[in-house]
Amino acid sequence: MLPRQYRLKNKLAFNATYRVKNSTHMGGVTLFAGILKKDTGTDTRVGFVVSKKTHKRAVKRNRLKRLMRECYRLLLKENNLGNSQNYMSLIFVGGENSLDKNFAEMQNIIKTLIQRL
RNA sequence: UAAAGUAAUCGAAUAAUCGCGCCCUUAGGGGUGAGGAAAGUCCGUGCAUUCAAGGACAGGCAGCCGGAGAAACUUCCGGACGGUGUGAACCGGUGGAUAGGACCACAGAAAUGCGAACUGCUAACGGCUUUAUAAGUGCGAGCGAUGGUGCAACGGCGAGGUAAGAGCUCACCAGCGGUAUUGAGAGAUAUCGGCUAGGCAACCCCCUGCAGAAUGCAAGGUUAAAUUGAAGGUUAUAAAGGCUGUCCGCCAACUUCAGAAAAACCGCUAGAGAUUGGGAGUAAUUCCAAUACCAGACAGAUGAUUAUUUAGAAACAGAACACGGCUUAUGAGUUACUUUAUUUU
RNA sequence: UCCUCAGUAGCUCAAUGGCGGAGCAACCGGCUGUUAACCGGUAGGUUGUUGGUUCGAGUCCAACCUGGGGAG
Repeated sequence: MLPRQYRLKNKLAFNATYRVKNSTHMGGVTLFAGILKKDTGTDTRVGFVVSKKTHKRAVKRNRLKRLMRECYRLLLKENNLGNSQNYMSLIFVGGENSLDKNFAEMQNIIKTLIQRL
């Protein structure tokens, strides 16, 4: 779990991010990016989504969310996020293909996705 | 040794580094953090709100006996009866078919008040043939033994009996009712009686018992903000609306539609609770004592990596108000008791 | 989290407890110079799964599986 100031909170913010339609895709994970920041002082907020349609069991969905979150957290800690910090918000959506990935593969995917922005 | 049955247990451990929710804090830090099913949502309960003057009808659930807990149950324990299995054991929605109705396809004479009309049996009785007795004749009549049908044919089987037959009579068996003994009871055993009652209630129904109804924490409450519309319907005699599903009956001023807003706090976790020890009871369960406080989020915490170990690679699976059950999913093992088969002594 | 509905042929749907059917699609043949339309025929189903009640279950009962819809 990320500290609170990095989390994307309410439904309005999610819808706003989706509406920008700036997305890239890799290895079953889709990354949505929001609008560019006006004030550079605020932090970029991040959401992690795994739909119930992706897999029925809660354990597997939680596992995928935790993996994505952990990868992002480690990148944040190394301060290796590059251009992504210019956006207001990011959403990572896990799909069916990403369910069986291990930590190393996932880290590679997240890193590549962020560099593409 | 092999194959089975039942019950119980376990539900990974340790260390390092980087992290998250909640609580406390002297601001350094400290404490604590998923399950046996948290699941399915199949029953039940607490809790909350709304409704209910009252009446009638409809509808719902349960169904062998005794006990246990208790808020309650479609729960649990022990037994009875029936069924399955060589057996240990397992399974059972197990009141009533003489209160009544429906249904029982095809086949069959007939499927429930048996007019048997197919295949048949019978010359006792009446009729006919015959001079009469005798004999013949299945026309009337009697029969339901025999053959075939079907899941099922109004008891089964043997003997007597008869014109042929038939519980018509008898023995045994099954079923029904009474009596006696026994048991706490379901029931069991014995004996006597009349002489026959199909299946289906997991179709309607009858009997007995139980329950105010509806909605579910997105219940519901507090605070803050907001509280709009040239909109529609209505003033009682009507229509519409509300009161439990329907009806009777009752209520009396609001109601319908569209739009806006939707943030924080409470509810929220100390409990029909947990662990350990000792009694009572065949058991379900219960009594006493001690110990500690042990998740409470709101885009939603319990994770990642590395090393070591069991078994080089751990199943099923993630709390969202709480609890009691049921059902289903589940890796590798461990323990106890029991059965069957084979071999050896 | 809670409430609710459905599952039958490739698709859309029927079927009182008694032989599972219709339309479209598919395949074969005919008609036509050819295709479509039309005419004739054929095949295709463990009735979502597993048990139970019953002589007999798509239908009745129970448990599960899968999919859909709704709730401030």
